Amino acid sequence: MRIGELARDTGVSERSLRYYETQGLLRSERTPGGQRTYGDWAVDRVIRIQALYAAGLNSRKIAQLLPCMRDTDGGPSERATPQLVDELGVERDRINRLIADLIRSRDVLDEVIESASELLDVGLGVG
Amino acid sequence: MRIGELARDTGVSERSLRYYETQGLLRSERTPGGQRTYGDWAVDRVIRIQALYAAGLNSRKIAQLLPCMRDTDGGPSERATPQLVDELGVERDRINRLIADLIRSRDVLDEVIESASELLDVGLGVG
DNA sequence: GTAGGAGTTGACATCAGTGTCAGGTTCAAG
DNA sequence: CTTGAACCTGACACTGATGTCAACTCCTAC
Repeated sequence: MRIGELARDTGVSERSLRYYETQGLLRSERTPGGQRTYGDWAVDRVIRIQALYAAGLNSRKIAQLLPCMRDTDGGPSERATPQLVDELGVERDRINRLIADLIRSRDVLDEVIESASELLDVGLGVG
Repeated sequence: MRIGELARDTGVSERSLRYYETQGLLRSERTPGGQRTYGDWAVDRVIRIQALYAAGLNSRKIAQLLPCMRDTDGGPSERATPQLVDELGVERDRINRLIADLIRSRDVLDEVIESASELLDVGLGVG
C-alpha cells in the first residue's frame, strides 16, 4: 500500500509517517518513481510506534527498541544491549508510575462527572 | 511556606509553580514584600495538578476542573457545567484508552527486558 | 546595616512531534 | 497526451510546559 492508505488505516497523518521514516522507525520500499510502498505489517508497526510515543518514549529509544521485539515485519532480529535493558527498566518504572497517576486522575474525573450528574438529576427532579 | 520549599516538597520547579499561578491553577498569598506564600494544602494540589498534566489535560481544563473537586484548600466550591462534564467524559475515555495502551507498551518493554535477561543468563552460563 | 540566599518579573530558548504550505513529480484513468 | 488525485522534498510555524538568564528586590542572620 502507499502512504495515503497507511495513514487512513492507522489514523496517523502522512506527515508523521514520513517523520517516522526519518527517525528510522519505519522503513518503506519505493516505487521506481520514488513513492513509498508498505506491506501490511506496517499497520501494526505504526500503531505500536504510536503506543510507545504515547508512553512517553522518544524516537531514539523507540528506534533502539523496535528491532528487539518480535514483529510481523521480520522477526526478533536483534537483542537488547545491557545498557538498553537498563534504560528500558527505567522507562518501565516510569510508565508504571504514570499508569498509577492516570488511574487516580481518571477516578478524579469520574468523581466530578458522577457528582455533577447527581446534581443534575436532582435539578431535573429525578431524585 | 515559600516557593522554594513548595518546589522541594513537590519536586516541581519554581518556574512551573509560577506558571501554574498565571494559569489560575494555584493561588498564593503574598508577603508585604511581594513574595509568594502557600499553606500546606498547596503540596497536594500541586501534585494533583501534575497528575492531571500527565494525564494529558491542558491548563485550561485543569483550571476548570480544580474548583469542582473537593480539596483540602477550600471545599467542593463549584459544580461542573454540563458542557464541562461532556468534555471531562471525552478526556476520561481518552485516558482509559491511554491506560490500555500504556499497559500494552509496558508489557512489550517487559518482554524485551525479560528475553534480554534470559539471553544474558545463557550467556553467563546460568541456563 | 549589610551580606547573601531566596524570591520577583520579563524575555527568550527549547523540545519533539505535528500541521501546513509551496513547488514540483508520479500514477491511474479517460 | 492530458487531467487530477496522490505523493515527493523542504521549509517554516506552532504548541505548551519548562529551562534559563538578567536585573532587581526581599528576608534572615550576623
